Amino acid sequence: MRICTVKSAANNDFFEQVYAVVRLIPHGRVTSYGAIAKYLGAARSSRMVGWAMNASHSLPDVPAHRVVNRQGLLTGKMHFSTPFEMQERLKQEGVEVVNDQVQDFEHKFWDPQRELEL
DNA sequence: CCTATGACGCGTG
DNA sequence: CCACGCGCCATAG
Repeated sequence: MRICTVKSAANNDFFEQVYAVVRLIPHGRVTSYGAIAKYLGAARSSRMVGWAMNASHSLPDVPAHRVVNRQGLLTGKMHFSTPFEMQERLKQEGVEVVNDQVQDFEHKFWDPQRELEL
């Protein structure tokens, strides 16, 4: 049965794929919108990934806080219940965040293309 | 139908 | 380092 009442079925599928990848992000790791888009074969549709995150509010098993932009900046923190939730949740997982910037980003970064498809 | 906007990314100057 | 522009595509007005 359909959980979402989305007009476009194809779009619904895209969202599902995004969520599937996000759910696979390991505890204490982060990835970027672009990396997810690229992994799904839509490298230039990173904006849609962000849109999918926006729609993932009601999905508790989708760790949207582990998705940041390519620089490791918490650009989406404003969309959480509080601007600090994203940073706090990352902090709890051992991801240091200073001034919206994920510290040691290169090391924390989790690339689905590289980590999954081996 | 058309324009503006965006939790993005990449190229240029 | 900063400012802009463009591509991408769904949504809102």
